[in-house]
Amino acid sequence: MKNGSSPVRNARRATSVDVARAARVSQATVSRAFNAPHRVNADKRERVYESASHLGYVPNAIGRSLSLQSSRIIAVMVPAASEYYQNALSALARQVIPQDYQLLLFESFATEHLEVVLTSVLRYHVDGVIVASSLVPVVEVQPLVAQGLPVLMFNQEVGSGEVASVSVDNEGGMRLLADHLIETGHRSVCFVGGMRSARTDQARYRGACERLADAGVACRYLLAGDYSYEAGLAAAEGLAATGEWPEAVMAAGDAVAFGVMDGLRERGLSIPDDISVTGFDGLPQAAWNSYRLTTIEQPMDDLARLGMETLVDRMENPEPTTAGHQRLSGRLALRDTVAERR
Amino acid sequence: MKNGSSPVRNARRATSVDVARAARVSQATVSRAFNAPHRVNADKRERVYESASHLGYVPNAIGRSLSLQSSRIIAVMVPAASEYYQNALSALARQVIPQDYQLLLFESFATEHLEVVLTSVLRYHVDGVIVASSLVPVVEVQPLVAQGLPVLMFNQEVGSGEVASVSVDNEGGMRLLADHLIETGHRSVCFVGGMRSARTDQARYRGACERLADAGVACRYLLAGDYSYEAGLAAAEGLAATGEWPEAVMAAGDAVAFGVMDGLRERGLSIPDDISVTGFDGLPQAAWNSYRLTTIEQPMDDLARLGMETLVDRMENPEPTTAGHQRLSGRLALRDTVAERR
DNA sequence: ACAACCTATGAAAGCGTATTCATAATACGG
DNA sequence: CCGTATTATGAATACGCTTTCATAGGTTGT
Repeated sequence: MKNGSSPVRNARRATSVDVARAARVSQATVSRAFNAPHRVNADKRERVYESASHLGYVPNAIGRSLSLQSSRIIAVMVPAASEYYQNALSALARQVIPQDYQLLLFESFATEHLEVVLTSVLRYHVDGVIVASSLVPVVEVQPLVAQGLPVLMFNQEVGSGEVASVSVDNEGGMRLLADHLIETGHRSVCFVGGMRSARTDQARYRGACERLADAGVACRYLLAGDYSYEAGLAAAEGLAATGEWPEAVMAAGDAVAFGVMDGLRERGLSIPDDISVTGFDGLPQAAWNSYRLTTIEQPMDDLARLGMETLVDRMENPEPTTAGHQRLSGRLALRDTVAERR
Repeated sequence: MKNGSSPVRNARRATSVDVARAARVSQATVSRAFNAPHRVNADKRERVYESASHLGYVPNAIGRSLSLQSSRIIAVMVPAASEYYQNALSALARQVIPQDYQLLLFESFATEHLEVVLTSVLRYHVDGVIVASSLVPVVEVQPLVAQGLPVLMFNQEVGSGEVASVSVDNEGGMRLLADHLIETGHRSVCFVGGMRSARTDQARYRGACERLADAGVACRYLLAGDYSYEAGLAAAEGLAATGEWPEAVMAAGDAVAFGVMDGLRERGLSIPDDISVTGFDGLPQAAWNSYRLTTIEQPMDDLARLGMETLVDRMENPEPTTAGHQRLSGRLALRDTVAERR
């Protein structure tokens, strides 16, 4: 045992052996009293419970994990600074409680350290991994898959059957928005993408593009750089630099849309009278009065529930019963940032 | 071993015994090669590393924890849906990496289940606990303290020396804002509180009140209900109902301030021309163009670093060297929601 | 050259739990 | 009333690791 860093403070926490001694039964009986009560006589069971509560005994999950070869811990890799993924994490955390698992957090923003993070995940012998990050491509998590770890990609579509994934229907959602813009008579739009590399970005652009092209609406692509407000602000500046305004801006994410809106307003443009703006994701702020953004709302709770169920299924059954990728439809939230053009 | 839920999928993960066999050394030597390399001859060490990487061996943290009586895991209880605490969590997650600890997440919104959550924390034999939630009073975590677990209250001042805590200087920050309002000539203000029960709320109100009273400025209290945008919106409605507008509104939190601003604007008021508004916390949105909120910015990264250092100190040293409560000053961010009244 | 010391290493114990295996005790059917 | 099935229980083992203890081999000092 390492010397300096061991917690010397209090008396040792009570163990099942202590409880066994106090209740004058064997340690095995204590274990059974907690995990299979019906296999223990009522009188002894009561004695065990009494001794346990008297000693303040709480079963040690570490010992349990070692014995069971299963930690009931799920690792979640998430860029903790991103608003979207914060909400995702929140939804996942709520889902995990009824399933009686715990989430071990791995900040995955610094993708340079990905090696280290993955090793760390392996180290803790988690039962499963949720990768909630558009920055971590599926090939990077192969080391985990190779070790037989069930992996769920959250908000990323994955082709292979080995890795499970759930996401909103990005392409379909964007089609909904595009249709709405077409119906309301827009003749030119600019798609403001987040990051070229993000799979979601590509799908969203594809969805928008196809539909607009079919309707003969001009669509150009502008790269914001990432999915932040600041990037949206910069995109508005880039838009201004070109000298001609499109009739609508389709942002790849709500945060970008907020930046675009504020950037345009700063330049004296009125939304939606001068330019329509759409978003994607359904962040809480999209409903705020200052924005009232027309956007696609991701069904976060459903995604989290479905994702957890899928992962748990794969953790508990050798033969997974769920499909590789599962896609949920987003809801078109019509608010006040798209106007009729006639 | 439980039957249905054990992961049967792949071949067993390699253990130190496997590596030992492959490298033709004892298991103890493998352990030493990884934890005290200088205590192993160079040739054997190399053999161990080679066998390890060949077998894809990663030390099992569970076994290690059991042996070391220390899991290098920190539990963090956090209301995952709150914007402020999401940012706090993010900052803590970044701090934890250099310290080589991991965060085990416990959603603490549903305070009814607090019992269950605390037991769960105990179960995992974490080395320390961070309570980041204004809804969990310090008395509630006594069960943890009683077991000798180092506890850090994040964003909550604690009197007792047993429990460590870090927070921004709520009272001082609010005084800064009050002074600013006084200097700019405001003669009446309304403080919009979040929750009566929150300690931070009380401190902030006290800070505002004192200063305003000294300057002879009228200050009334309006309860929003919680720290959300919606509560702010409702507060604006409540304000309108009274029929007379104060010259300034001091919101107990930024989110509330955004709601108040949008609520006031909805009623045709201009900010800051008709009413000044201040916030507290320094959420990212406070810098957005639509709000440009004058507020107190919490030094999140410093708080997280200090908090982690304090907790780690208490985890690793029987005799903590740090004071009970540590308070950091917030920065007055002067933006565009306060006007001169002359 | 011999005692006194290091150093490198393996064997073994221990961390807390779940489970298998053996055994004793009980119930049951005829 | 005896043989068999069932149930309750304890002893022992395994899970993967770190660390202590013992030992063999090597080094240094005189």
